[in-house]
This record gives sequence, C-alpha cells and structure tokens, in this order.
Amino acid sequence: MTMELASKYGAISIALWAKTALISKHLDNSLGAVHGIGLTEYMVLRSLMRAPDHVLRRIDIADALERTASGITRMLMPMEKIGLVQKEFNERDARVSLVRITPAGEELFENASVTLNAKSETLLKNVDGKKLDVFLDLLGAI
Amino acid sequence: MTMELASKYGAISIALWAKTALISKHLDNSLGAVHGIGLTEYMVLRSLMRAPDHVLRRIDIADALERTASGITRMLMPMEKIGLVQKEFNERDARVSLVRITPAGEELFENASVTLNAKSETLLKNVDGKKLDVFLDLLGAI
DNA sequence: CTCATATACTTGATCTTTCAAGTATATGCG
DNA sequence: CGCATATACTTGAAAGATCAAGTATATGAG
Repeated sequence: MTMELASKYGAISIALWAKTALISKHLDNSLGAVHGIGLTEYMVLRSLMRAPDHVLRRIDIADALERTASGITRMLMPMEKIGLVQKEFNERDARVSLVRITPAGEELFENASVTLNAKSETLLKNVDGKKLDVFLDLLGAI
Repeated sequence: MTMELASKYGAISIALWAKTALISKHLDNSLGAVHGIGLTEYMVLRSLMRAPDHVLRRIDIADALERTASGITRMLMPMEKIGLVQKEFNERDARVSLVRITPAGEELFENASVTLNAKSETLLKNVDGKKLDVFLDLLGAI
C-alpha cells in the first residue's frame, strides 16, 4: 500500500518533469520569437514586478528561480545592456547589488505576459477549464 | 472573460515551471548521490524499460525527453561506458543506431525508482493523497 | 536505375548554467 | 575594538545542451 502510494507520487514527479519540458520549450520559443527574451528572463522580470518597489537583490532572484547567484549575475548582464533592468546600490549593505526593472522592462513584461498567456491557453487547451482552480491548488500545495 | 481564462492558463504554466525546477533539482541530487545518475539519465533508462524489447532508436529517446539528437548522442556515451546501455545495429536501416538497456541498467533503474518514489513522496507530502489521481489526470491531459 | 529529398546520427562551435575559488563587506562574540 | 564567521557577489573553468553543418543511408518519383 505504502509502496503503491510512493510510486504514484513518483509518477507525478515524472509527469511534471515531462510536461514542463514540453511546455517550457514552446513558451521559450514564443517569447524569443516575439519579444526577444527567454522564459527564464521573463521569470526574472516577473519576480521584479511582484517585488515591493520593483527591486530585488540578486540572491533573491536566484532563490526565486532555483538558480545560482553566478547564473543570475551572467543572465542580468545582457538584460541590463538592453535596458530591461538597472543596477542600484544598497546604502545599508555595500555587498548587495540591487536590481530594478526599468519602464522598458515593465512594458516588455506586460506584452510578453499576453503572449505567454495566449500560448499557455493553446498548450493547455485539453485541460478542462472548470478544473483550472483545482489544478492551481494542487500545484500550490507542492 | 477570455482574458481571465488565458491568464489562469498562464499561471498554470508558470507554476509548473517553478515547481518542476524545485522538484527536479531535489530528485537529481538524490539520484546522483545514491546511484550516480542524473534525472535525465534516469528518464533514458525509463524510456528503454517501457519500450518493446527494451530497445529504442536514439531519435525516439530524443523525442521522448524533449532533447535534441546530439544531446542524446553525448549523454549515451558515458552511460554506455559504465555499462547501463549498449549499442546495437539495425539490419533493415543502417542509419539507425539502436540503444538497448543492459541487465546492469535494468537493476540500476529498479533501485533508482525506489529512491525516486521515496523522494517524490517527501517532496509532494503536502499534496492530499486522495487527490493524486485527479492530479495525474490533469497532467495527463496536457 | 538515377537522382532529389528525407532521415538518423555525429561533431565542432557556441550558449547557458554550475561549481569552486576569490573579493568585499557585514555581524556578533569576547 | 578585533577577529572569526557568515553573506553577497563575481569570475575562470568545466559541464550539459543546442545549433549548424556534415556524413551516410533510405525512399520515392520518373
């Protein structure tokens, strides 16, 4: 019994892994083609938009995205160069380098969100619309 | 209304992406520490175990895992070296290089499955056990 | 049969991300 | 205060995966 239950949890892990690989590839392609950013970069912008004052430390972004600090350092370089985010200093703590989303970044995020939502609807069209809240609850419980 | 629905689909995509990043990192670490393989390599073995006669073409593995053919070529090299899989030739079509799981690969897969299921149960313990079938159905619909 | 096109795979270059090590700064204990 | 330890970030080296191009083989039209 316990064994059966465990293998059911394993099946969910595997299904999550497989379906997410599929979905994120499509979303990445769409965001790249239409807006010139990848899904991970979209998630950086999203984290910033949800942060108080639209500012975060690099380490906070790393935690939110399950990435390393060095990965974030490298990802932000081109984003800063094209003006989606900008660097700021923290007066209280000279170690931290704050990241702020720019107006251009906010605008791109809003447009990219429309693309992401539309593409998601297409990809997930076989999921019963009535069960979306149940789905979100289950994911939220993880 | 349509907009609201689309953004709900978008929220599901994002939740899938975020939760899967978390889960696969943990599973990857556990499989690596206990069995010396990554989650992607586990999925290769799993695909082979589920295939008729336990044999697949490289391209089939690539499709199943949402990876490129070249990625599979490179991933199989070390797996073949440590004896988890072996190369075979297709008499009908000299272009294809078949991949067969070895007895050692099968044994490792069975052991790794126990680890994966146990770790999944821990990671997903907050998901109500009664809703597992609903969850699997929703994922299956994607 | 022959040739154009498609398929299966491999390989060099490249991209993205991590890991390990290093720098700079902060914090707390004595 | 002074020092041990922890935190935030950066950077060179390396891992993992993709892309583009190339090789070999198969298939189908004429």
